[in-house]
Amino acid sequence: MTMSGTKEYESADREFLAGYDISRYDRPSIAADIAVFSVGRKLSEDADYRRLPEKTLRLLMVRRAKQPFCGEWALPGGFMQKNETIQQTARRELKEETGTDKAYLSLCDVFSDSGRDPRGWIVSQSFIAVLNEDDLADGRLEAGGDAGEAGWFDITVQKQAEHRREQGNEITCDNDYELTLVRSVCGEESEERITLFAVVREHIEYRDHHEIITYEIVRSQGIAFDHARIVTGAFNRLQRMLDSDIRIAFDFMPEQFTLTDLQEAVELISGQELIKPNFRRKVNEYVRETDTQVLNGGHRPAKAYVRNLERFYR
Amino acid sequence: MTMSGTKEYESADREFLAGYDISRYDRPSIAADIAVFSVGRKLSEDADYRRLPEKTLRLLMVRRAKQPFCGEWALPGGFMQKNETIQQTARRELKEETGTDKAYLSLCDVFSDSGRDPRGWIVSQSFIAVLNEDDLADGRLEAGGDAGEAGWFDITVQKQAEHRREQGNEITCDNDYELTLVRSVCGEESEERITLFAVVREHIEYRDHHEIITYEIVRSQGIAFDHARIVTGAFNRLQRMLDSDIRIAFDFMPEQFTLTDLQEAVELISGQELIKPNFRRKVNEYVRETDTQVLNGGHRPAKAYVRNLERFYR
DNA sequence: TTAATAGTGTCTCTTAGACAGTATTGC
DNA sequence: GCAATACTGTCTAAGAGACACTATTAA
Repeated sequence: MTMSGTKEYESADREFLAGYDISRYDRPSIAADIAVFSVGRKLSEDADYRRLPEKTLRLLMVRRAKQPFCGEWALPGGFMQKNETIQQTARRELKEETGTDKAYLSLCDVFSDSGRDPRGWIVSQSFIAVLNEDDLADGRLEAGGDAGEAGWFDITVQKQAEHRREQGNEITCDNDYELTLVRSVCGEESEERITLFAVVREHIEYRDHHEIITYEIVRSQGIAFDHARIVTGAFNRLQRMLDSDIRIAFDFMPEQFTLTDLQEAVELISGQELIKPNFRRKVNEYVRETDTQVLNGGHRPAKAYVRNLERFYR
Repeated sequence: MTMSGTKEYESADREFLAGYDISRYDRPSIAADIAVFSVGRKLSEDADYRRLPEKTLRLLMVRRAKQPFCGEWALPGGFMQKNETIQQTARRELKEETGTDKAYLSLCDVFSDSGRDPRGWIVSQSFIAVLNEDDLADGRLEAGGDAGEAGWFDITVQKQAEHRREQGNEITCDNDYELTLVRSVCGEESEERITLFAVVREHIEYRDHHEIITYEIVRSQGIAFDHARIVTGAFNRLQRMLDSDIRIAFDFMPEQFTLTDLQEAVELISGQELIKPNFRRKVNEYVRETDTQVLNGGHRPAKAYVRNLERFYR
């Protein structure tokens, strides 16, 4: 890790620091909680030999093997340790849980309400991670450490009600999101279908031309801590990120991919259907055609594409 | 503040929590550091009665009255206290320093390298705040608490060198930014011209199609802690925010403003000149004309505009 | 009148959206 | 041939960029 680069301290500073005891102050713990997204195929039984398997947006969750919320599902994550940055914490936990660190990872939000964690004063730095099926496949989900069982859930976030109140100069807007997580049964015969559910309220307050946004849990079933709101916030942010730069979609793709794969990933995140020729025109600058063909069923094979690095690294 | 909404704990949880002592673990302190931006007029002496005063982008800094870095300039900020969120910390400190809380405020980044603060393990949550001249004017800069003197600095961030190395699958890119802060002499006769200066290196690493960005201080003159890199990161982010949504520019404006004012704010942040008719077309949906006229000198008076709230609150 | 800013009209070029049409595969 | 996906061409509408032009003010 790079040094922060603060310069050497002057003698007055040194003197002061000798008498400075940071442990006098009350301090929180910091945890990194990671919303790991990926795109997976749905194993549908109605096998039309022609039709491509349906895709789903998936989120990685970990079953808690410890108190509190023992048995419920939580985001992968853990506490920041001394001598690491919170980004390193997130990467470490991500690798422990997924077996790979080939993932997009970026800061998302901070949750620091007192009372959000029954164990005490714990601040959660949330991250968004995106990884592709291939890197996951060889890493496999190794239930490392105290993590217990880990598994992918099909995630849907639906905006329900929107309540808006205007009071003179102040506008308040409550958006309710229904978060549903359904366990993706990954080829295992255990036919148990785990469903987690939550309602999260996004509270937007406009005052003096400025907005304050908070997330509040209305209902949460089977999801540990306040992770339902962290997930909802992460999903909303992922949508906005995709909106402002389509390149995040490529992080869901392995080295080689078809343009249909890429388009489906975008559609899953944005929740909107796109018109193929327009989509292809849009991503054209970011991809390079290969000679490889991908045969997928009783229809014309697709060309495999790779990233056009020139356009990514700029 | 809204509750985090975690549900009531089961009995197993209660039992566990009774024996749980969070103080066993080593914990950091968390501070909120706020990059407060605004747009101000430059008091130029060459008084052409016609010409509008030049505008500058300004950043609020606080002279440290305490060790460490006593006498140097730092971002306004302070430690998170129990029973407040980090966002509340930021708002509290902002109000202490500027006298107003009518400001845009949003999370920017986290800096958590061990060694970034000589006092010990201190994590900095950085925020971006934007406020307008009018709210500042009546709030005035009240040097509250342990803050010492506070003042506005004209800020310029210039990208210098860009060093790029490709090594097989890995691409490394170092961007050097020159940060210059010049004290805006706010009508006072004290003609001392304080100049702070730093070089911050943005280190971008592309590996496995994913990027890791870190900021490192190469040189820092008169700026406390690692705040030079926090400022550089905040400025870069402000630019990107403006790029993806022009509405952030309105936070620099008071209730009423002219379109030229707004355009100048955008130009200052983006560093690019814009063509007037195109700019007006772009912001047209966000503004409403008023009857008020603004007389500014020996030229045609400008119409005052207000925000078209319909387009902001959506 | 002059030199400054305020504001409008319009031409062009680029981009986004929609749709029609062709190509290729396994059965 | 059929039904699925893969891929291309083109028309149209909307938006971005550039520039020329008019309007209004204080000295």
